[in-house]
Amino acid sequence: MDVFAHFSTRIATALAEIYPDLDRALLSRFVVEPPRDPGHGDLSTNAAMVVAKPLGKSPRDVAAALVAKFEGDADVTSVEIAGPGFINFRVANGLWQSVIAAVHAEGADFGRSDIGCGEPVNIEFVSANPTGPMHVGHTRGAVFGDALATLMQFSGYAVTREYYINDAGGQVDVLARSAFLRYREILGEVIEIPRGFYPGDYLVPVGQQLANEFAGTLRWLPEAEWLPIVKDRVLVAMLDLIKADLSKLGIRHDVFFSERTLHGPGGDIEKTLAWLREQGLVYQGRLEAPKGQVDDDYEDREQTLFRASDYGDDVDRALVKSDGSYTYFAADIAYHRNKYLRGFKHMINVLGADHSGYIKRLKAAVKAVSGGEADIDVRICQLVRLLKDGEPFKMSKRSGDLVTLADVVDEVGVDATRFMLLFRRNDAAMDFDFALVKEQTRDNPVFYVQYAHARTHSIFRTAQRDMPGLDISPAALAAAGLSLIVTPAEMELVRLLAGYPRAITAASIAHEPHRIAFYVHDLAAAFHAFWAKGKEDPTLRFVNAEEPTMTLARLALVDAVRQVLLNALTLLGVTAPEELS
RNA sequence: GGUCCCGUAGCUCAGCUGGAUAGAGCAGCAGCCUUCUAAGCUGUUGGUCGCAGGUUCAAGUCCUGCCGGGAUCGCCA
Repeated sequence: MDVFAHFSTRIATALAEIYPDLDRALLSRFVVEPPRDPGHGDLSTNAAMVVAKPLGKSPRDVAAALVAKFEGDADVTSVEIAGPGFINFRVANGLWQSVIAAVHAEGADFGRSDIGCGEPVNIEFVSANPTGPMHVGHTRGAVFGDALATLMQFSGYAVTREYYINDAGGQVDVLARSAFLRYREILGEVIEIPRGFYPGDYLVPVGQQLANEFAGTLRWLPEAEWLPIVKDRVLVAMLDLIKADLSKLGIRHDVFFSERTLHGPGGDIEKTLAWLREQGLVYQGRLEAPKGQVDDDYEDREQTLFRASDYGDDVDRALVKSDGSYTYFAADIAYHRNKYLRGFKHMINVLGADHSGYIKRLKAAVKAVSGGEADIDVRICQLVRLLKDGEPFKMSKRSGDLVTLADVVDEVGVDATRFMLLFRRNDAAMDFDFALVKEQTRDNPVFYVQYAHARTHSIFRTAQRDMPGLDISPAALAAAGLSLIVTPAEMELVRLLAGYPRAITAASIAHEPHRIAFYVHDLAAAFHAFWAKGKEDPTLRFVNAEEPTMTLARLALVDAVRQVLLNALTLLGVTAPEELS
C-alpha cells in the first residue's frame, strides 16, 4: 500500500483518458509527493505542468481537466490548482487511516516492492586486500554495500553480494614471505621483520599452522617451491580473518571471486584480451607522460593499451606491465566481462575515496565487454575521520597496527557502527565520534531511534498492566476503529508511515541507503513528539482506562509505528530492542 | 596541470534525481519531571544555498567558468 503510487497511477490513468494521443512516456515523468508546505495539502503533483508543453496547452487548463476527474471522489476531500499549475489534493482521513491497517496486514513486508522486477544485480563491495584484518577504513564501504544490497533485495532485485579477492598481485608474495618468517620464528629462529614486510601479529598463527603441518621441512626448500604452498595457506587464513571481521558487522557475501583464477594460460584475462583484440579495442602505442609529479623511474615505452577513451575515459589504459605480467586493470576488465557473462546487466561497485580516478575506466570496461548492454554504478565512500570527544583520533596504535574494524565494533557496538555510517551520504567525508555514539541522549541518533522503538513496546506493556481486560491481540488491533485517529499529531505520524514505501523505492533507485536512516530518524522524532503531547493533554495518551475503544485505536497506530521502525532498522542491519536497560 | 567528490544557519548535516515562502539537530535563549521510561518534548533566535554567468514556466538541484577544501594521477592493488 503506497498512497503516492496509488495516486500516481490514478492520475496517469486520468490523463490517458483525457488525452488519448498523449505520449505514454510522459506518464512516468511527473511526480506525486507531499508538498513542502503542509498548508498546500497532503499530496501535490506537477503532472499538468509536465504534460502541458508537449500537448501545446496551458498547464492550468490541463490541471482543470484533471481536477474534474477527481471531483466528488471518495479518496479526496479537496482538489485545488495552485501557482503555475500544481494540483494539490487533500486526502480523506479514511485513506490515511487505511495505511495503519495496511501496515498491520503486511507486517514485515510493508514497504516491499517489485520495482526491480527480479533483475539480477551484482554488488561488489569491501574487496579489501587479503593481507590482514580489515581496518577501519574498510568499514564504511562494507556497511554501505551491505545495506544497499538489502535495500535493493527488498525492492525486488535479485542481488548478489560479491567480494573480489585481490590475491594475484605482488603484495601476496610479500605476505607469504612474511608468514614464512613467522614460521621460522616458531621453529626457534630469532627473526627481525624487515621493512616492507607485513609485521602484524596476526601472521603468527599462520606460522604456527605451517609448523604443525610441515614441521621444519619447508625451511630447506628453495623459495620457488615453498612460496606457492605458503601462499595458499596464508590466503585462506587471511580470508577467514576477513570473513570473521565482516560477520561481526552482520555482513555475509554470496560470492568470493578470486583474481588468481583469471590469470594463467587459457584464463579469463587471455580470453578477454583476445576478444578485445578481435573488436579492435587493443593496440600497441605510447602514452603521454602524466602531468604533475612524474616518477623518477618513468620510462617512455610502447605498450599494450585498451581503447578506454573510446568509451568516455580520459586516456587509453595499459594492460601489460613492463615485466610482461598483466596490470590490475587487465584483470579487472576480464573480471567484469565474467560478471556480464554470468548474466549481470546491472553492476554496482562500492569503492573507497582513493579509487575515484578509477571510475571512468571501469565504466569504459563494462561498456566495452558488454557491447553497451550492461551498466555499472560506482559508489564512492569518502573518508571517515575518527574522533574522540571532538578531537582527532590516532589511526594507528603503538604496535604499528592500524585501528581495525574489530576495534571499532568492540568499542561502540554493531548497531552504532552501522547506523552512524549510514546516517550520512556516502559521497561526503564524515566524522565518527567514539564518545558520541556511546552516549544515551538524543544527540546520538542511534539511541534516539532505538529508544522510539523501545517506547512502542513500553506502551503495550503499560496497556497490559493498566487495562488487563483489554484484548490487544493482533486480531483485536486489526479490528480497531481507526476512524478515531484524527488529531493533527496523529495524522502527522500516519502520513510519515504512508511515505515509507516511497522512501524505500526512491532510495533503491538512487542507490542511497542513507535515506532510510534519515527516514527512520524522522519517524522516531514524530513519535517522541506525539508521546510528549500526552503529558500536556491526557486525552492524547495512548493508554486511557476510561476509553477502551480509543485506546485500542491508538494502540493500532503505535503498533504500525513499531512495525515500520522495526522494518527500517532491520533493513539497515540495526537491531530494534524492545526494552532499553 | 588533468580527473573525481564536497562547499547550504555559529557548528554537524538533510533537501525526495528541476517545483511553491530552503529544512532538522547541536550550540544560544525561554519553558515542561507526584512521568503511558524527562534516556524525552515545546517555543524562539539564526540564510546573498562559495562567486559569476547560462538553460526555462520554475535552479540549492542541470550546463560553463572561476574561488576554497579533500582525494587521485603510466607498469601499486
